[in-house]
Amino acid sequence: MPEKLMQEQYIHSEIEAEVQKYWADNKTFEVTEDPSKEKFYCLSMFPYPSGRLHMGHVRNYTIGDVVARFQRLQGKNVLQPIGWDAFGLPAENAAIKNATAPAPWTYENIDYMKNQLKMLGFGYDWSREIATCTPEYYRWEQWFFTKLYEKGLVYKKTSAVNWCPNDQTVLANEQVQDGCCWRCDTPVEQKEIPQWFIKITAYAEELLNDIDNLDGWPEQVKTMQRNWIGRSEGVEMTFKVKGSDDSFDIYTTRPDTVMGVTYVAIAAGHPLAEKAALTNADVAAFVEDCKQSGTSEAELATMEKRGVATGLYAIHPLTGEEVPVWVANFVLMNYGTGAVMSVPAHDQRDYEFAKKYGLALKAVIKPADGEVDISEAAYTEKGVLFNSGAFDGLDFEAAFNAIAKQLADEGKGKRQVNFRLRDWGVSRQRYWGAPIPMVTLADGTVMPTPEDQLPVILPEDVVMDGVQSPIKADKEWAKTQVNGQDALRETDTFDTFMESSWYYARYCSPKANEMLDPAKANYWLPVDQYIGGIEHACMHLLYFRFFHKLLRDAGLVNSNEPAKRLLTQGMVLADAFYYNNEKGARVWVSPLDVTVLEKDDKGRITKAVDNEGHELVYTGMSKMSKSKNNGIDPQVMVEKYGADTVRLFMMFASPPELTLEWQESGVEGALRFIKRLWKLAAEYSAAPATAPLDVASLSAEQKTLRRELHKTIAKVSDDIGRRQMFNTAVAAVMELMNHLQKAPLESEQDKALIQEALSAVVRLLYPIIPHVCFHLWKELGNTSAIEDAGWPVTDEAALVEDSKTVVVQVNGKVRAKLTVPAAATQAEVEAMGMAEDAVIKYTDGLTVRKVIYVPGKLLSIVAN
RNA sequence: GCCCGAGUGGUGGAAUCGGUAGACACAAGGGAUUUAAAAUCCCUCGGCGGUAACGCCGUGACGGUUCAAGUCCGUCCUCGGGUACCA
Repeated sequence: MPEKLMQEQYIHSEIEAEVQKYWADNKTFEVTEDPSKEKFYCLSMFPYPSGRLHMGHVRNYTIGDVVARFQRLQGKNVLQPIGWDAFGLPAENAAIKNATAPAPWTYENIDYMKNQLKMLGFGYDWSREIATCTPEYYRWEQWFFTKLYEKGLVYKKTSAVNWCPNDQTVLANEQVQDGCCWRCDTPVEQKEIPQWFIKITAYAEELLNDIDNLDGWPEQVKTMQRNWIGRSEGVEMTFKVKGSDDSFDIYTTRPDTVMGVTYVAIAAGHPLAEKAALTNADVAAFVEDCKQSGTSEAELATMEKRGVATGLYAIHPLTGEEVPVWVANFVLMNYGTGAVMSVPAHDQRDYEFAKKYGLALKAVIKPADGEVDISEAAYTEKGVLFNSGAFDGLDFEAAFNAIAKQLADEGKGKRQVNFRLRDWGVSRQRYWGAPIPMVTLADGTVMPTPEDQLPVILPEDVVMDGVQSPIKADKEWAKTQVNGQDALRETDTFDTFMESSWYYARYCSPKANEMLDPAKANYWLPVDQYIGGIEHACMHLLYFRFFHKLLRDAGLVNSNEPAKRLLTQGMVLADAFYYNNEKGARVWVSPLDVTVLEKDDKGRITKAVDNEGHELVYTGMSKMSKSKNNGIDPQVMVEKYGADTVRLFMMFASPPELTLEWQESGVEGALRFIKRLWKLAAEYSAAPATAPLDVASLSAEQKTLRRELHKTIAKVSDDIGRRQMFNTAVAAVMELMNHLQKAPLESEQDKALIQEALSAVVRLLYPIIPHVCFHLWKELGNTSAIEDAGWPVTDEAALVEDSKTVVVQVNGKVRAKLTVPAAATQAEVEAMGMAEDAVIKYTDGLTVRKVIYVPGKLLSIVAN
């Protein structure tokens, strides 16, 4: 029994601070390996410490916290860690802008954001916190890279980067805007520089095949990964260059069209193109021109398709015909062989290119039952060969086999499996990252940094000049001694995807004086639930899977995949408003500064004014962003409404995978609901039950209410545990609360029933609004903490219904509803249905042809 | 360009395996309470027609499968994510 009367008002600030202190003092969420308990590893993608938490973080971490607390109440040993993805480009930009260094900027952000996470009440094991920019973390990444090198999984090759010729610096794709440098607006060029690569393609087949075992991953993500890896079966063949010893390889997935080749196209970076450029000014100019662009796939794929003839001719490997060799900007050197065969009659891109440059077309495929028409467009379907000599009449598969065989027999080609996936380039010419642990000795030997010289420490006390990395600018930094020789360190740093590829494993033994402690890692891994944005579907989530296989093959973990279940959450949107200033430029105004709103009779915004009196244009909902100034600060919302309210709104407003629209009126609605729960608990605790619940003695109304309660327990358990539809879980509890509030609180059994219901509701909502539920759990007279309470159990007996509602359809339209005994047979329900006035009316004069009965639900009568 | 999603009342969304479209909220309107306001409580709330009973229409567009389609298939439109150096 509560010793004193419960406070009537819900005051979030008092409760939340008090409960958070309890969790911290009692180390409620610190865990160790316990073989006697089922483990559950719940992981949210760790944040980049950008300065302040944004709503996307809050959504991600609320979902994670709901799952973790739910599993905790299921009695599992739950690990929920957090850390910081602390290396990256924004720290360099901020350091330049604020005249500081990336390290202090980053550590200050971590401190600030850590407090914000605590304010939101997330149940993390803070003893496992890691920051990837510390040597204690990245030393093991450097060590592992040297092991990969020893295994032959690391190599160096030249590769193109975005180059600003004015700043003499490499630019990220993000720093290229409309083809120009974001700092100085100089047109960006491609530049080939030597870089380190990890052979992810050696694992392409396994990464692809194992997708089939990822039962707990969304189909959407699996499909994207399959397409990203892009396995194809085709034929590789060699074309000889007329009048020389040169030759080049091409790869095609359509060898059936090979008799229709009328030209071949090579990349500007192809050795043959470079050779032709030496003697052909047009080719030289074109090759140079092709460098005048960025390196992103979207840019390369959408630019105008252009080319130039090299004057060279290639010998068709089957016909011996001479076909012209063109250099084309759409052929990429870093994909495939850097050369393609062109069949304009059966490939739309080749078709347009041939039409543009007056190249020949030769149709060789036609539909099985007709003629082919290529007057308007290429015929790209698979069909039957013609115009193809000995191969005439063959279908795609037969032609594929016959042509592959002939090429192989003549030593001119072979069947080949290809992947779209490319090796992982991990070199970055930036400062704020883990130094790549490679050295070049005075004698030219390139080798990994010896283990006893690891970690290669990144100096933190630096000055950013805005252009060059401080460890490149300081010529002394690279100098070292290896094997008694002078040596130079690599000054490039790792791609930050390296750090985020193995942090999940480090959390299992965050302080180990080795990369990870296999016993601990194998207790916790694989991750049971991983949560993060869908934008990571291909890159991070593929590197993450790849690294796990590397860790496995190094004997550090014993599983094949890093995460059993994946949830990809949607973005957070908010209203966006702007006005045009005197210069006609758009000035975006924060939704929080919009003080006057007029709405039409449908509630749509028709007039908005900011607090300086500007009349605003309302542009609807868009992704919270700096550019539209529509970010809502989570901290402001937590201070105003409380963490529980913010969490409840986020979980209720939409299902986790869809976008979420931030609406403050919805937040107010969430607060109203918490107040209603509080009020009901206060009313009950003012006069609590003194007798136990006696199920057998309940009235019909009480039984109905109790059925609603147990239906809700079953639904919420399923919604959170299996479906991960937190919005419908909340809706179900709201519906139950609507019943409970209307229920009488007079007899002892009324009270006992409300006691049972409140005890369940508080635990059902605990994962979502833990502070308030922690508090109410005690108010309901429980002496132990809610974390140890266990999840409510559905009483199956309470769910049994005496009667059911059956819908009666005539020719697909609902015409009647029947209340039938739960045990009624089909014949009985049919008889009742046929006797309904509306059924008689709509079947009048017709013959019943068919009756379909879905037991206890639906009776469908077909008549004509 | 290519790959992957999404589109349902004024709004967010629900409908879980093809079986009553619109649960639960928000907004809006009306009422109660109040000196007044806030808060709270009650009622209405997809469209058209009808006093009503009820009828017809309705899930981005068009077509198809089915006794039955928001859900499955085909074509298209719009918006969003990714596109290998933002994380």
